Amino acid sequence: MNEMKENNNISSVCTNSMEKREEKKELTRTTILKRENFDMANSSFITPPPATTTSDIDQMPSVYALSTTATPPPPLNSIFDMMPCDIIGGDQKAGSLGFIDLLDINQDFGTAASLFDWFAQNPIVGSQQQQTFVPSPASTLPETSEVLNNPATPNSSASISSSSNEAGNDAFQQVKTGDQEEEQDHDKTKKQLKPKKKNQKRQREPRFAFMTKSEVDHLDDGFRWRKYGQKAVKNSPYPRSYYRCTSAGCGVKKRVERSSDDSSIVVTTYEGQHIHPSPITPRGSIGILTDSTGFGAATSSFVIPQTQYQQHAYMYSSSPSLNITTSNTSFSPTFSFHQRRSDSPASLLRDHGLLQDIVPSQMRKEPKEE
DNA sequence: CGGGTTTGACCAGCGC
DNA sequence: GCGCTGGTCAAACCCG
Repeated sequence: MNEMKENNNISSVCTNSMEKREEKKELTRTTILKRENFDMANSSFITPPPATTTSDIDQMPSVYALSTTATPPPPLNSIFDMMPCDIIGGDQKAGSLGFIDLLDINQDFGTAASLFDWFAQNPIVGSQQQQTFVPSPASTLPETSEVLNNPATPNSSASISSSSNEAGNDAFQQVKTGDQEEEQDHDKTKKQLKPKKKNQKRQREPRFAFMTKSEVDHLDDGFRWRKYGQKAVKNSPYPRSYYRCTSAGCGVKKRVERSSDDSSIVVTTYEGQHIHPSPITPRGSIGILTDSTGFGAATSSFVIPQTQYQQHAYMYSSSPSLNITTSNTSFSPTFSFHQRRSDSPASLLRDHGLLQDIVPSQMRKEPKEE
């Protein structure tokens, strides 16, 4: 009912000015990522996923990975590839980039373990670091390639926009100071009770977005969330929901929206870091555990089942709970994966309505030509 | 009754 | 300056 209302409202809000704005957004993305310079010719990065017997894999889309190093991501071989899509610097205006925009940088991580490994080995550096846009085997999976706006030019790396990146780094510095919560609360109260200082951009924590294919909007990631807002999304019939971690002092926020192009795809964006362990730690929880500081400890040591899913079985039952691990100048997103007993992780996940197929960015509107 | 959700209003930032 | 949009607040409401 409510959604229908919103549908009506939103569907009529497509104007030329919006399209112009979208164009500008696209320009921004291109500026930041310079993805047109990423190397498609570097065949070492283009490792096709190993053949599997699962039909899902046949439909597995290809995506791009955004790496900060020249190290290639692990080979692809997961059915349900998580697709962390972007890490956003701190000063990005929230409204200037929609979720789908954030997802423009798709990352290609073949397996959860691989993702962990890859992030552990390739921490994303906040600033002054060369970023390599790593193409995945799009050519091997043509059905999805058009979505990806494949870079066509053969330069292998490009530096990230320093302005946006340094702002992101600033945000991390704030995170590390421990004044974060205070700052956030202060900011919150200022927002409506007191006039906000002008000429002082609100600093945002780095964000991490990914898409999942799921029927449920709010995925169980082990943390408790309280919804504090819902907004209609421009050019989308689906509303965007805003969640905050309910743990005292934890300022982590999460936004959830459905893709306008594919209603089965849920786009989740995490912002901030949990300062507490997950209150819901299922038996046999594996993967990355937050330490007492709340910063995830990047690890990829998993107990791998002896099945054909050997390399990615736990990916299926993963609930990505994002932790941004920080060090002096770098951060790397990590995920907590909560194992659930399963013979067939994929089917179990479907049954439980948890994170399911992690899907590509098909929902993105085709990028505008430059 | 406590905690979570809904929803209208407000604010900030940006583009025109 | 105005309009648009994203983000947030908080009162009202719902539910166990």
